[in-house]
Amino acid sequence: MASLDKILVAKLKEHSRLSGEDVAVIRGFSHSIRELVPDEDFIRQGDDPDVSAVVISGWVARYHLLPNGPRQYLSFHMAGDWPDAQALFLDRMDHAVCAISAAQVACIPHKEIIKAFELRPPIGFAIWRETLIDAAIFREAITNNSARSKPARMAHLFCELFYRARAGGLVRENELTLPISLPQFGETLGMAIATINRTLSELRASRTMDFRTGLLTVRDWPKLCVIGQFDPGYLHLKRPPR
Amino acid sequence: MASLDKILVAKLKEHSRLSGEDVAVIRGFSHSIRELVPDEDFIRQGDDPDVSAVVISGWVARYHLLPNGPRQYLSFHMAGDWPDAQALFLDRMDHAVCAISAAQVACIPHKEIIKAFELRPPIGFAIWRETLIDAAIFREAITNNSARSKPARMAHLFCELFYRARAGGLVRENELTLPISLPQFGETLGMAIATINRTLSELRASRTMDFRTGLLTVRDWPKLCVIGQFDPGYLHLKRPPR
DNA sequence: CGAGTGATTGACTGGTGTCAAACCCTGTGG
DNA sequence: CCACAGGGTTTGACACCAGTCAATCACTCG
Repeated sequence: MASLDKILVAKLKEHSRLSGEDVAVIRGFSHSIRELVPDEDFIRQGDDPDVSAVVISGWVARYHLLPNGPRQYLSFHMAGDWPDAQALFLDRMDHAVCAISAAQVACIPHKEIIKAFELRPPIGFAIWRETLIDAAIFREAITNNSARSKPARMAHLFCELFYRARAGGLVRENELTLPISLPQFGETLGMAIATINRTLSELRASRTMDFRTGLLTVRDWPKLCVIGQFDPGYLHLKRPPR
Repeated sequence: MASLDKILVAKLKEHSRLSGEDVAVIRGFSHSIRELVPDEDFIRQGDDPDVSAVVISGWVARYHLLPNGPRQYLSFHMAGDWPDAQALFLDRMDHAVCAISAAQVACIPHKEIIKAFELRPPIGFAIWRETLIDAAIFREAITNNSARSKPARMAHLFCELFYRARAGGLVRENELTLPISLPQFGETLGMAIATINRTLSELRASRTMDFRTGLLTVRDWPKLCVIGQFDPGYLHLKRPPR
Protein backbone atom coordinates (compact mmCIF):
# COMPACT_ATOMS: atom_id res chain seq x y z
CA MET A 1 0.00 0.00 0.00
CA ALA A 2 1.39 3.37 -1.00
CA SER A 3 1.96 5.76 1.87
CA LEU A 4 1.11 9.43 2.04
CA ASP A 5 4.57 10.84 2.61
CA LYS A 6 6.19 9.17 -0.41
CA ILE A 7 3.41 10.12 -2.80
CA LEU A 8 3.10 13.66 -1.55
CA VAL A 9 6.81 14.45 -1.51
CA ALA A 10 7.24 12.95 -4.98
CA LYS A 11 4.41 15.07 -6.30
CA LEU A 12 5.62 18.33 -4.79
CA LYS A 13 9.09 17.64 -6.16
CA GLU A 14 7.68 17.51 -9.67
CA HIS A 15 7.56 21.29 -9.50
CA SER A 16 9.30 22.47 -6.29
CA ARG A 17 12.60 22.10 -4.51
CA LEU A 18 12.38 20.86 -0.96
CA SER A 19 15.20 20.63 1.57
CA GLY A 20 15.75 17.63 3.80
CA GLU A 21 14.17 19.51 6.69
CA ASP A 22 11.14 20.38 4.59
CA VAL A 23 10.69 16.74 3.64
CA ALA A 24 11.00 15.70 7.25
CA VAL A 25 8.22 18.05 8.30
CA ILE A 26 5.98 16.80 5.50
CA ARG A 27 6.66 13.20 6.43
CA GLY A 28 5.57 14.06 9.94
CA PHE A 29 2.08 15.16 8.92
CA SER A 30 -0.47 13.23 10.95
CA HIS A 31 -3.34 11.96 8.84
CA SER A 32 -6.08 9.41 8.52
CA ILE A 33 -6.90 7.37 5.43
CA ARG A 34 -10.40 7.44 4.04
CA GLU A 35 -11.70 4.82 1.61
CA LEU A 36 -14.16 5.99 -1.02
CA VAL A 37 -16.51 4.12 -3.30
CA PRO A 38 -17.20 5.30 -6.86
CA ASP A 39 -19.38 8.41 -7.02
CA GLU A 40 -19.02 9.09 -3.31
CA ASP A 41 -18.77 12.78 -2.44
CA PHE A 42 -16.20 13.57 0.17
CA ILE A 43 -16.54 17.33 0.04
CA ARG A 44 -19.76 19.08 -0.80
CA GLN A 45 -20.44 22.54 -2.10
CA GLY A 46 -20.83 24.82 0.94
CA ASP A 47 -18.71 22.70 3.28
CA ASP A 48 -16.02 24.30 5.41
CA PRO A 49 -13.60 21.41 5.93
CA ASP A 50 -10.90 21.46 8.60
CA VAL A 51 -8.88 18.70 7.00
CA SER A 52 -7.27 18.62 3.60
CA ALA A 53 -7.26 15.55 1.38
CA VAL A 54 -4.42 14.15 -0.70
CA VAL A 55 -5.27 11.42 -3.19
CA ILE A 56 -3.44 8.17 -2.42
CA SER A 57 -4.99 5.92 -5.05
CA GLY A 58 -7.81 6.00 -7.58
CA TRP A 59 -9.32 9.03 -9.22
CA VAL A 60 -11.37 11.92 -7.85
CA ALA A 61 -13.07 14.83 -9.57
CA ARG A 62 -14.17 18.33 -8.71
CA TYR A 63 -17.49 19.59 -9.96
CA HIS A 64 -20.02 22.37 -9.79
CA LEU A 65 -23.59 21.45 -9.08
CA LEU A 66 -25.92 23.35 -11.39
CA PRO A 67 -29.32 24.61 -10.22
CA ASN A 68 -31.20 22.36 -12.64
CA GLY A 69 -29.48 19.20 -11.46
CA PRO A 70 -26.62 18.28 -13.81
CA ARG A 71 -22.96 18.71 -13.01
CA GLN A 72 -20.06 20.52 -14.56
CA TYR A 73 -16.86 18.62 -13.93
CA LEU A 74 -13.93 20.98 -13.42
CA SER A 75 -10.88 18.75 -13.06
CA PHE A 76 -9.75 15.21 -12.43
CA HIS A 77 -7.18 14.18 -9.87
CA MET A 78 -4.92 11.19 -9.39
CA ALA A 79 -2.49 9.92 -6.74
CA GLY A 80 -0.48 12.76 -5.21
CA ASP A 81 -2.93 15.47 -6.19
CA TRP A 82 -4.36 17.80 -3.62
CA PRO A 83 -7.84 18.53 -4.90
CA ASP A 84 -9.01 20.71 -2.03
CA ALA A 85 -5.85 22.59 -1.15
CA GLN A 86 -7.67 25.85 -1.73
CA ALA A 87 -9.91 25.13 1.26
CA LEU A 88 -6.90 25.98 3.42
CA PHE A 89 -7.65 29.65 2.92
CA LEU A 90 -11.20 29.82 1.62
CA ASP A 91 -14.00 29.27 4.06
CA ARG A 92 -16.77 27.75 2.03
CA MET A 93 -16.26 25.24 -0.76
CA ASP A 94 -17.60 26.67 -4.00
CA HIS A 95 -17.57 23.21 -5.59
CA ALA A 96 -17.73 19.57 -4.57
CA VAL A 97 -15.18 16.77 -4.76
CA CYS A 98 -16.15 13.16 -5.41
CA ALA A 99 -14.48 9.87 -6.14
CA ILE A 100 -15.01 8.63 -9.68
CA SER A 101 -13.50 5.22 -8.97
CA ALA A 102 -12.76 3.42 -5.76
CA ALA A 103 -10.19 5.69 -4.15
CA GLN A 104 -8.19 6.39 -1.03
CA VAL A 105 -7.51 9.85 0.28
CA ALA A 106 -5.33 10.94 3.20
CA CYS A 107 -6.87 13.62 5.38
CA ILE A 108 -4.44 16.05 7.03
CA PRO A 109 -5.64 18.62 9.59
CA HIS A 110 -5.47 22.18 8.29
CA LYS A 111 -3.90 23.40 11.52
CA GLU A 112 -0.95 21.14 11.06
CA ILE A 113 -0.35 22.33 7.51
CA ILE A 114 -0.59 26.00 8.43
CA LYS A 115 1.83 25.44 11.27
CA ALA A 116 4.27 23.91 8.80
CA PHE A 117 4.04 27.03 6.63
CA GLU A 118 5.05 29.25 9.50
CA LEU A 119 7.84 26.91 10.52
CA ARG A 120 9.17 26.37 7.01
CA PRO A 121 7.96 28.82 4.35
CA PRO A 122 9.26 26.68 1.44
CA ILE A 123 6.61 24.09 2.27
CA GLY A 124 3.98 26.77 1.96
CA PHE A 125 5.47 27.92 -1.31
CA ALA A 126 5.41 24.38 -2.69
CA ILE A 127 1.77 23.88 -1.81
CA TRP A 128 0.95 27.37 -3.03
CA ARG A 129 2.61 26.43 -6.30
CA GLU A 130 0.45 23.32 -6.38
CA THR A 131 -2.67 25.49 -6.16
CA LEU A 132 -1.28 27.80 -8.84
CA ILE A 133 -0.80 24.89 -11.23
CA ASP A 134 -4.39 23.96 -10.46
CA ALA A 135 -5.41 27.43 -11.56
CA ALA A 136 -3.38 27.07 -14.77
CA ILE A 137 -5.23 23.84 -15.49
CA PHE A 138 -8.53 25.65 -14.98
CA ARG A 139 -7.47 28.40 -17.35
CA GLU A 140 -6.62 25.83 -19.96
CA ALA A 141 -10.03 24.25 -19.45
CA ILE A 142 -11.71 27.58 -20.15
CA THR A 143 -9.84 27.84 -23.43
CA ASN A 144 -10.43 24.20 -24.21
CA ASN A 145 -14.18 24.31 -23.73
CA SER A 146 -14.62 27.73 -25.33
CA ALA A 147 -12.26 28.04 -28.25
CA ARG A 148 -11.36 24.61 -29.58
CA SER A 149 -13.25 22.33 -31.96
CA LYS A 150 -14.98 19.33 -30.44
CA PRO A 151 -12.34 16.79 -31.49
CA ALA A 152 -9.52 19.08 -30.30
CA ARG A 153 -11.33 19.57 -27.02
CA MET A 154 -11.55 15.88 -26.35
CA ALA A 155 -8.02 15.14 -27.56
CA HIS A 156 -6.65 17.89 -25.34
CA LEU A 157 -8.30 16.43 -22.27
CA PHE A 158 -6.86 13.01 -23.05
CA CYS A 159 -3.42 14.58 -23.59
CA GLU A 160 -3.51 16.43 -20.30
CA LEU A 161 -4.63 13.47 -18.24
CA PHE A 162 -2.18 11.17 -19.94
CA TYR A 163 0.71 13.58 -19.51
CA ARG A 164 -0.01 14.24 -15.85
CA ALA A 165 -0.49 10.55 -15.15
CA ARG A 166 2.76 9.71 -16.91
CA ALA A 167 4.59 12.28 -14.78
CA GLY A 168 3.09 10.58 -11.73
CA GLY A 169 4.15 7.12 -12.90
CA LEU A 170 0.65 5.83 -13.54
CA VAL A 171 1.15 4.95 -17.20
CA ARG A 172 2.31 1.50 -18.27
CA GLU A 173 2.79 0.54 -21.91
CA ASN A 174 1.00 3.67 -23.10
CA GLU A 175 -2.05 2.58 -21.18
CA LEU A 176 -3.81 4.51 -18.46
CA THR A 177 -6.72 3.43 -16.31
CA LEU A 178 -9.19 6.27 -16.68
CA PRO A 179 -12.55 5.46 -15.12
CA ILE A 180 -14.52 8.27 -16.74
CA SER A 181 -17.84 7.49 -18.42
CA LEU A 182 -19.11 9.16 -21.59
CA PRO A 183 -21.80 11.09 -19.71
CA GLN A 184 -19.05 12.37 -17.44
CA PHE A 185 -16.97 13.44 -20.43
CA GLY A 186 -20.05 15.26 -21.62
CA GLU A 187 -20.34 17.11 -18.34
CA THR A 188 -16.65 17.95 -18.52
CA LEU A 189 -16.34 19.18 -22.07
CA GLY A 190 -19.74 20.82 -22.43
CA MET A 191 -20.92 18.41 -25.12
CA ALA A 192 -23.99 16.20 -25.45
CA ILE A 193 -23.40 12.47 -24.97
CA ALA A 194 -24.20 11.70 -28.58
CA THR A 195 -21.58 14.18 -29.71
CA ILE A 196 -19.09 12.80 -27.22
CA ASN A 197 -19.54 9.37 -28.67
CA ARG A 198 -19.32 10.49 -32.28
CA THR A 199 -16.23 12.58 -31.55
CA LEU A 200 -14.67 9.63 -29.76
CA SER A 201 -15.22 7.42 -32.81
CA GLU A 202 -13.59 10.10 -34.89
CA LEU A 203 -10.54 10.14 -32.64
CA ARG A 204 -10.37 6.36 -32.69
CA ALA A 205 -10.49 6.52 -36.47
CA SER A 206 -7.45 8.81 -36.44
CA ARG A 207 -5.51 5.88 -34.92
CA THR A 208 -3.94 8.18 -32.35
CA MET A 209 -5.69 6.75 -29.32
CA ASP A 210 -8.28 4.34 -28.09
CA PHE A 211 -10.62 4.51 -25.15
CA ARG A 212 -12.76 1.61 -24.00
CA THR A 213 -14.23 0.68 -20.64
CA GLY A 214 -12.13 3.07 -18.64
CA LEU A 215 -8.84 2.32 -20.37
CA LEU A 216 -7.05 5.00 -22.37
CA THR A 217 -4.47 3.76 -24.86
CA VAL A 218 -2.28 6.25 -26.65
CA ARG A 219 -1.07 4.99 -30.04
CA ASP A 220 0.43 8.12 -31.60
CA TRP A 221 1.32 10.67 -28.94
CA PRO A 222 2.75 13.41 -31.21
CA LYS A 223 -0.23 13.30 -33.53
CA LEU A 224 -2.67 13.29 -30.63
CA CYS A 225 -0.96 16.42 -29.28
CA VAL A 226 -1.37 18.11 -32.64
CA ILE A 227 -5.06 17.26 -32.81
CA GLY A 228 -5.56 18.55 -29.25
CA GLN A 229 -3.25 21.58 -29.67
CA PHE A 230 -1.61 20.31 -26.50
CA ASP A 231 1.41 22.15 -25.12
CA PRO A 232 2.26 20.98 -21.59
CA GLY A 233 3.92 24.23 -20.55
CA TYR A 234 0.91 25.24 -18.47
CA LEU A 235 1.41 22.23 -16.21
CA HIS A 236 4.67 23.79 -14.99
CA LEU A 237 6.41 20.50 -14.31
CA LYS A 238 10.15 20.72 -13.73
CA ARG A 239 11.10 17.53 -15.51
CA PRO A 240 8.85 16.35 -18.31
CA PRO A 241 7.92 12.66 -18.03
CA ARG A 242 10.03 10.11 -19.95
CA MET B 1 -4.25 60.03 -8.09
CA ALA B 2 -4.92 56.82 -6.23
CA SER B 3 -1.92 55.28 -4.54
CA LEU B 4 -0.87 51.68 -4.48
CA ASP B 5 -0.94 51.08 -0.75
CA LYS B 6 -4.51 52.28 -0.21
CA ILE B 7 -5.91 50.32 -3.13
CA LEU B 8 -4.01 47.16 -2.35
CA VAL B 9 -4.75 47.09 1.36
CA ALA B 10 -8.42 47.81 0.71
CA LYS B 11 -8.60 44.95 -1.76
CA LEU B 12 -6.88 42.42 0.45
CA LYS B 13 -9.15 43.41 3.31
CA GLU B 14 -12.16 42.45 1.21
CA HIS B 15 -11.31 38.85 2.02
CA SER B 16 -8.48 38.77 4.60
CA ARG B 17 -7.68 40.16 8.04
CA LEU B 18 -4.47 42.12 8.27
CA SER B 19 -2.81 43.44 11.41
CA GLY B 20 -1.38 46.92 11.69
CA GLU B 21 2.12 45.50 11.21
CA ASP B 22 1.03 43.63 8.10
CA VAL B 23 -0.43 46.79 6.65
CA ALA B 24 2.75 48.70 7.47
CA VAL B 25 4.87 46.18 5.56
CA ILE B 26 2.53 46.31 2.56
CA ARG B 27 2.60 50.11 2.59
CA GLY B 28 6.37 49.90 2.46
CA PHE B 29 6.48 47.96 -0.82
CA SER B 30 8.67 49.81 -3.27
CA HIS B 31 7.19 50.02 -6.72
CA SER B 32 7.09 51.88 -9.99
CA ILE B 33 4.00 52.98 -11.88
CA ARG B 34 3.57 51.98 -15.49
CA GLU B 35 1.11 53.67 -17.83
CA LEU B 36 -0.57 51.51 -20.44
CA VAL B 37 -2.49 52.34 -23.58
CA PRO B 38 -5.50 50.28 -24.70
CA ASP B 39 -4.54 46.87 -26.08
CA GLU B 40 -0.97 47.11 -24.81
CA ASP B 41 0.46 43.84 -23.55
CA PHE B 42 2.44 44.16 -20.37
CA ILE B 43 3.09 40.48 -19.85
CA ARG B 44 3.42 38.00 -22.70
CA GLN B 45 2.97 34.26 -22.79
CA GLY B 46 6.37 32.73 -22.02
CA ASP B 47 7.69 35.67 -20.01
CA ASP B 48 9.32 35.13 -16.63
CA PRO B 49 8.69 38.44 -14.90
CA ASP B 50 10.55 39.50 -11.78
CA VAL B 51 8.04 42.14 -10.81
CA SER B 52 4.38 41.72 -10.00
CA ALA B 53 1.71 44.16 -11.17
CA VAL B 54 -1.22 45.53 -9.21
CA VAL B 55 -3.88 47.41 -11.16
CA ILE B 56 -4.18 51.03 -10.02
CA SER B 57 -6.71 52.29 -12.55
CA GLY B 58 -8.40 51.13 -15.74
CA TRP B 59 -9.02 47.56 -16.81
CA VAL B 60 -6.69 44.76 -17.82
CA ALA B 61 -7.36 41.26 -19.10
CA ARG B 62 -5.62 37.91 -19.17
CA TYR B 63 -5.77 35.81 -22.30
CA HIS B 64 -4.47 32.74 -24.03
CA LEU B 65 -3.06 33.14 -27.49
CA LEU B 66 -4.32 30.35 -29.76
CA PRO B 67 -2.15 28.82 -32.46
CA ASN B 68 -4.39 30.06 -35.26
CA GLY B 69 -4.27 33.68 -34.09
CA PRO B 70 -7.37 34.52 -32.09
CA ARG B 71 -7.46 34.96 -28.34
CA GLN B 72 -9.33 33.40 -25.49
CA TYR B 73 -9.88 35.94 -22.72
CA LEU B 74 -9.70 34.34 -19.31
CA SER B 75 -10.51 37.10 -16.85
CA PHE B 76 -10.84 40.84 -16.45
CA HIS B 77 -9.25 42.88 -13.72
CA MET B 78 -9.88 46.26 -12.17
CA ALA B 79 -8.22 48.53 -9.60
CA GLY B 80 -6.76 46.55 -6.72
CA ASP B 81 -6.58 43.27 -8.62
CA TRP B 82 -3.36 41.36 -8.91
CA PRO B 83 -3.58 39.74 -12.31
CA ASP B 84 -0.15 38.12 -12.34
CA ALA B 85 0.23 37.09 -8.72
CA GLN B 86 0.74 33.50 -9.82
CA ALA B 87 4.01 34.47 -11.48
CA LEU B 88 5.46 34.72 -7.98
CA PHE B 89 5.84 30.94 -7.96
CA LEU B 90 5.52 29.84 -11.57
CA ASP B 91 8.45 30.44 -13.86
CA ARG B 92 6.92 30.91 -17.27
CA MET B 93 3.70 32.76 -17.92
CA ASP B 94 1.21 30.41 -19.53
CA HIS B 95 -0.93 33.35 -20.61
CA ALA B 96 -0.58 37.03 -21.41
CA VAL B 97 -1.92 40.13 -19.69
CA CYS B 98 -2.94 43.26 -21.58
CA ALA B 99 -4.66 46.55 -20.89
CA ILE B 100 -8.11 46.82 -22.42
CA SER B 101 -8.44 50.52 -21.62
CA ALA B 102 -5.90 53.12 -20.67
CA ALA B 103 -4.61 51.79 -17.37
CA GLN B 104 -2.00 52.20 -14.66
CA VAL B 105 -0.29 49.30 -12.94
CA ALA B 106 2.13 49.32 -10.02
CA CYS B 107 5.09 46.99 -10.40
CA ILE B 108 6.47 45.48 -7.19
CA PRO B 109 9.68 43.40 -7.22
CA HIS B 110 9.04 39.72 -6.51
CA LYS B 111 11.93 39.59 -4.07
CA GLU B 112 10.34 42.18 -1.88
CA ILE B 113 7.03 40.33 -1.76
CA ILE B 114 8.64 36.99 -0.96
CA LYS B 115 10.63 38.62 1.81
CA ALA B 116 7.39 39.95 3.25
CA PHE B 117 5.95 36.42 3.32
CA GLU B 118 8.85 35.17 5.37
CA LEU B 119 8.69 38.14 7.70
CA ARG B 120 4.90 38.11 8.12
CA PRO B 121 3.14 34.92 7.00
CA PRO B 122 -0.34 36.53 7.14
CA ILE B 123 0.65 38.71 4.19
CA GLY B 124 1.49 35.59 2.24
CA PHE B 125 -1.78 34.01 3.26
CA ALA B 126 -3.73 37.07 2.09
CA ILE B 127 -2.06 37.09 -1.30
CA TRP B 128 -2.39 33.32 -1.52
CA ARG B 129 -6.08 33.76 -0.85
CA GLU B 130 -6.18 36.32 -3.63
CA THR B 131 -4.80 33.72 -6.05
CA LEU B 132 -7.28 31.15 -4.76
CA ILE B 133 -10.18 33.49 -5.47
CA ASP B 134 -8.73 33.88 -8.93
CA ALA B 135 -8.89 30.14 -9.33
CA ALA B 136 -12.51 30.11 -8.15
CA ILE B 137 -13.32 32.69 -10.79
CA PHE B 138 -11.69 30.47 -13.41
CA ARG B 139 -13.71 27.49 -12.25
CA GLU B 140 -16.87 29.52 -12.57
CA ALA B 141 -15.80 30.52 -16.08
CA ILE B 142 -15.45 26.87 -17.05
CA THR B 143 -18.99 26.22 -15.91
CA ASN B 144 -20.25 29.42 -17.46
CA ASN B 145 -18.84 28.73 -20.90
CA SER B 146 -19.63 25.03 -20.87
CA ALA B 147 -22.94 24.47 -19.16
CA ARG B 148 -25.04 27.62 -19.36
CA SER B 149 -27.26 28.92 -22.15
CA LYS B 150 -25.91 31.82 -24.17
CA PRO B 151 -28.05 34.47 -22.45
CA ALA B 152 -27.20 33.06 -19.02
CA ARG B 153 -23.53 33.02 -19.95
CA MET B 154 -23.50 36.65 -20.87
CA ALA B 155 -25.67 37.73 -17.93
CA HIS B 156 -23.40 35.85 -15.54
CA LEU B 157 -20.33 37.67 -16.82
CA PHE B 158 -22.07 41.02 -16.38
CA CYS B 159 -23.15 40.02 -12.88
CA GLU B 160 -19.67 38.98 -11.85
CA LEU B 161 -17.97 42.09 -13.18
CA PHE B 162 -20.61 44.34 -11.72
CA TYR B 163 -20.50 42.67 -8.34
CA ARG B 164 -16.71 42.74 -8.12
CA ALA B 165 -16.60 46.35 -9.28
CA ARG B 166 -19.23 47.34 -6.75
CA ALA B 167 -17.21 45.71 -3.98
CA GLY B 168 -14.25 47.74 -5.17
CA GLY B 169 -16.25 50.96 -5.18
CA LEU B 170 -16.21 51.43 -8.95
CA VAL B 171 -19.98 51.52 -9.42
CA ARG B 172 -21.91 54.80 -9.33
CA GLU B 173 -25.66 54.96 -9.82
CA ASN B 174 -25.78 51.38 -11.07
CA GLU B 175 -23.39 52.29 -13.83
CA LEU B 176 -20.01 50.77 -14.51
CA THR B 177 -17.43 51.78 -17.07
CA LEU B 178 -16.65 48.54 -18.86
CA PRO B 179 -14.47 49.07 -21.92
CA ILE B 180 -15.02 45.63 -23.48
CA SER B 181 -15.94 45.38 -27.16
CA LEU B 182 -18.32 42.83 -28.63
CA PRO B 183 -15.54 40.94 -30.37
CA GLN B 184 -13.80 40.72 -26.99
CA PHE B 185 -16.96 39.38 -25.39
CA GLY B 186 -17.00 36.81 -28.14
CA GLU B 187 -13.47 35.73 -27.32
CA THR B 188 -14.42 35.58 -23.65
CA LEU B 189 -17.65 33.62 -23.80
CA GLY B 190 -16.84 31.38 -26.74
CA MET B 191 -19.55 32.81 -28.96
CA ALA B 192 -19.50 34.30 -32.45
CA ILE B 193 -19.86 38.08 -32.65
CA ALA B 194 -23.23 37.84 -34.33
CA THR B 195 -24.50 35.68 -31.48
CA ILE B 196 -23.01 38.04 -28.93
CA ASN B 197 -24.93 40.91 -30.43
CA ARG B 198 -28.21 39.02 -30.71
CA THR B 199 -27.88 37.77 -27.14
CA LEU B 200 -27.11 41.27 -25.97
CA SER B 201 -30.29 42.60 -27.63
CA GLU B 202 -32.18 39.84 -25.89
CA LEU B 203 -30.79 40.88 -22.52
CA ARG B 204 -31.57 44.51 -23.25
CA ALA B 205 -35.11 43.48 -24.10
CA SER B 206 -35.42 41.85 -20.68
CA ARG B 207 -34.99 45.35 -19.21
CA THR B 208 -32.53 44.03 -16.63
CA MET B 209 -29.47 45.78 -18.01
CA ASP B 210 -28.08 47.89 -20.78
CA PHE B 211 -24.69 48.00 -22.37
CA ARG B 212 -23.57 50.64 -24.81
CA THR B 213 -20.19 52.04 -25.74
CA GLY B 214 -18.37 50.61 -22.77
CA LEU B 215 -20.97 51.52 -20.17
CA LEU B 216 -22.83 48.82 -18.28
CA THR B 217 -26.08 49.90 -16.62
CA VAL B 218 -27.87 47.48 -14.34
CA ARG B 219 -31.61 48.12 -14.16
CA ASP B 220 -32.92 45.04 -12.34
CA TRP B 221 -30.16 43.38 -10.36
CA PRO B 222 -32.16 40.52 -8.83
CA LYS B 223 -33.64 39.54 -12.17
CA LEU B 224 -30.27 39.76 -13.90
CA CYS B 225 -28.86 37.40 -11.27
CA VAL B 226 -31.64 34.94 -11.96
CA ILE B 227 -31.02 35.03 -15.71
CA GLY B 228 -27.29 34.53 -15.14
CA GLN B 229 -27.70 31.95 -12.36
CA PHE B 230 -25.34 34.20 -10.42
CA ASP B 231 -24.46 33.30 -6.84
CA PRO B 232 -21.52 35.40 -5.58
CA GLY B 233 -20.36 32.81 -3.05
CA TYR B 234 -17.45 31.78 -5.24
CA LEU B 235 -15.96 35.28 -5.00
CA HIS B 236 -15.35 34.66 -1.30
CA LEU B 237 -15.74 38.28 -0.25
CA LYS B 238 -16.10 38.90 3.47
CA ARG B 239 -18.62 41.68 3.26
CA PRO B 240 -20.92 41.74 0.25
CA PRO B 241 -21.16 45.16 -1.40
CA ARG B 242 -24.12 47.37 -0.44
C1' DC C 1 -33.73 -12.46 -13.98
C1' DG C 2 -35.17 -7.67 -13.99
C1' DA C 3 -33.53 -2.88 -13.21
C1' DG C 4 -30.38 0.51 -14.07
C1' DT C 5 -26.56 2.56 -16.32
C1' DG C 6 -23.58 3.09 -20.07
C1' DA C 7 -22.49 2.73 -25.14
C1' DT C 8 -23.87 3.20 -29.73
C1' DT C 9 -26.47 4.67 -33.68
C1' DG C 10 -30.14 6.97 -36.41
C1' DA C 11 -33.49 10.70 -37.48
C1' DC C 12 -34.76 15.27 -37.04
C1' DT C 13 -34.59 20.08 -36.06
C1' DG C 14 -33.16 24.41 -34.22
C1' DG C 15 -29.46 27.08 -32.84
C1' DT C 16 -25.32 29.09 -33.98
C1' DG C 17 -21.44 29.95 -36.86
C1' DT C 18 -20.12 31.92 -41.29
C1' DC C 19 -20.55 35.30 -44.69
C1' DA C 20 -21.98 39.64 -46.17
C1' DA C 21 -23.56 44.32 -46.20
C1' DA C 22 -24.65 48.67 -44.20
C1' DC C 23 -24.08 52.12 -40.71
C1' DC C 24 -21.78 54.78 -37.15
C1' DC C 25 -17.94 56.79 -35.03
C1' DT C 26 -13.16 58.20 -34.49
C1' DG C 27 -8.82 59.58 -35.92
C1' DT C 28 -5.76 60.84 -39.64
C1' DG C 29 -3.93 63.10 -43.48
C1' DG C 30 -4.49 65.75 -47.53
C1' DC D 1 -12.40 71.26 -43.42
C1' DC D 2 -13.34 67.24 -45.76
C1' DA D 3 -12.30 62.52 -47.44
C1' DC D 4 -11.00 58.31 -46.25
C1' DA D 5 -9.69 54.24 -43.59
C1' DG D 6 -10.46 51.23 -39.92
C1' DG D 7 -12.78 49.31 -36.25
C1' DG D 8 -17.05 48.43 -33.83
C1' DT D 9 -22.01 47.57 -34.13
C1' DT D 10 -26.11 45.83 -36.17
C1' DT D 11 -28.87 43.03 -39.17
C1' DG D 12 -30.02 39.50 -42.65
C1' DA D 13 -29.45 35.06 -45.29
C1' DC D 14 -28.03 30.51 -45.22
C1' DA D 15 -26.02 26.09 -44.23
C1' DC D 16 -24.61 22.77 -41.10
C1' DC D 17 -23.16 21.25 -36.75
C1' DA D 18 -24.68 19.45 -32.69
C1' DG D 19 -28.37 18.96 -29.31
C1' DT D 20 -32.66 16.36 -28.43
C1' DC D 21 -35.21 12.29 -28.73
C1' DA D 22 -35.53 7.55 -29.38
C1' DA D 23 -34.28 2.74 -29.89
C1' DT D 24 -31.14 -1.04 -29.25
C1' DC D 25 -27.55 -3.62 -27.17
C1' DA D 26 -24.16 -4.74 -23.52
C1' DC D 27 -23.01 -5.09 -18.94
C1' DT D 28 -23.28 -5.00 -13.87
C1' DC D 29 -25.60 -5.46 -9.73
C1' DG D 30 -29.11 -6.65 -6.66
